[in-house]
Amino acid sequence: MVEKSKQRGRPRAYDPATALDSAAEIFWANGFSDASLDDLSAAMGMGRPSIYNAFGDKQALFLRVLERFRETTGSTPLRAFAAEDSIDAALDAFFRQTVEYTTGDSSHLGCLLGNVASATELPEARTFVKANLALVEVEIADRLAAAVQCGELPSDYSAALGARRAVNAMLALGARARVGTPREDLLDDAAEATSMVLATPAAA
Amino acid sequence: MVEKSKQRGRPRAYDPATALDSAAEIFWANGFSDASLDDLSAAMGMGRPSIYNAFGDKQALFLRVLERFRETTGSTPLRAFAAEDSIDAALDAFFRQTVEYTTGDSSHLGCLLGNVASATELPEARTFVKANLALVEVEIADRLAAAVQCGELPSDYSAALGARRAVNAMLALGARARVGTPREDLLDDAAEATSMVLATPAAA
DNA sequence: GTCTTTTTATGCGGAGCAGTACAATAACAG
DNA sequence: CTGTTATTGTACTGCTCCGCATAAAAAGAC
Repeated sequence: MVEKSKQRGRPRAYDPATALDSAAEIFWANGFSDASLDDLSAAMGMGRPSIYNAFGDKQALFLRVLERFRETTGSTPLRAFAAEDSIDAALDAFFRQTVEYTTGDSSHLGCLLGNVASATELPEARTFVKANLALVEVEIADRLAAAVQCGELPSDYSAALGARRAVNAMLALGARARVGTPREDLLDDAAEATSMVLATPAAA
Repeated sequence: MVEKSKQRGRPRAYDPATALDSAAEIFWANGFSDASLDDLSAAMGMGRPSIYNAFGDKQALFLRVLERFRETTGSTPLRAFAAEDSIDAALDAFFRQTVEYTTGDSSHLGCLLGNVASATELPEARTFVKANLALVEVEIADRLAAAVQCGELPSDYSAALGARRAVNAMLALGARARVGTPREDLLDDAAEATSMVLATPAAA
């Protein structure tokens, strides 16, 4: 099913994944409405008819871009989080990676999900962001709960509350990055966020 | 100087302040690019030429709207903050008011500054938001520092850090409100934010 | 080599938009 | 009543943009 077998017609001259990545750059930098299909077409290296054939209209393309983004850039903090052994290092890596990709390119500060898709008037985009926040929160909560099980965190620690604090801190980092807060300040906030999530009164 | 003296020509048929308030509703609900001048004209009750005559082009109007918004709706949390006596009640009122106006009208969730102006590609709008965040942070820091002076907070409490936590919590509330998080959840976050700001390890 | 299938390339059309020119209107000054 | 000044209303202009229709191109099938 994944095997592409022999294509019958003319082979496509683009790679769907990288085309979506290029589109993400444009949306991220310009926003949904201000990203014209000419900009997108140029960046994706495919004509407008090919875009419509492959992804549908502008809104459908945007939603496809959001899905792709969640799997790639958007999930680097969570991957960094999962890669660490101790819960302290995991949280630290999570926030540090958040700062990293929200301040990486000055042409598109902040987060494509948190700062661009949220600003859109497309209900699907907003619910997508909301659902993604919930997913992140659950993943962090699971890890925190495991840390409680291991005895790495005190038994009265509330994993749910800690995860909510973590997501809130992430949102704040994205919002600050968007308006040009210098990376050093954000790294301070990131370190602070780790200690806040682990702070003792995280019990219900 | 405030006296309007006798106007020489035809009297204007609009009130500049309320016109800006109406424009804020449109920008808040539709975003900058998707708010057409026809929409704005209809909401403000003045023809496009009058808009240009009074406020300049669309971008200039938007910046005027942001200034007006900061003085009115945008500062309700800070006014509620300043109106309370105890620092606990002040922070509580601050966050509660933030939740209030970011979830007040379902047609424009979130904050005009934090969720709309930040998403824009207008550099002036972004720096405006950044400057406003700094102002809020300073005002809260001053109040926290005064509370330390009064002995209402421990002498080793860091007002600067507490204010930064408060602004970050505010940003998170706005981001969550934007994507449709129910008000009850946000009120929980608001209460949590108060205790986080006051948490003891707020020392440098 | 010819047919079928899928993608690419060119170009068009209808709609919406920001900004403005021009004339009409409503006040005051004398 | 006449002239001046500031604002309002109508209509227009150039531009951009999204989506698609049509034709050419590039592969496999037989």
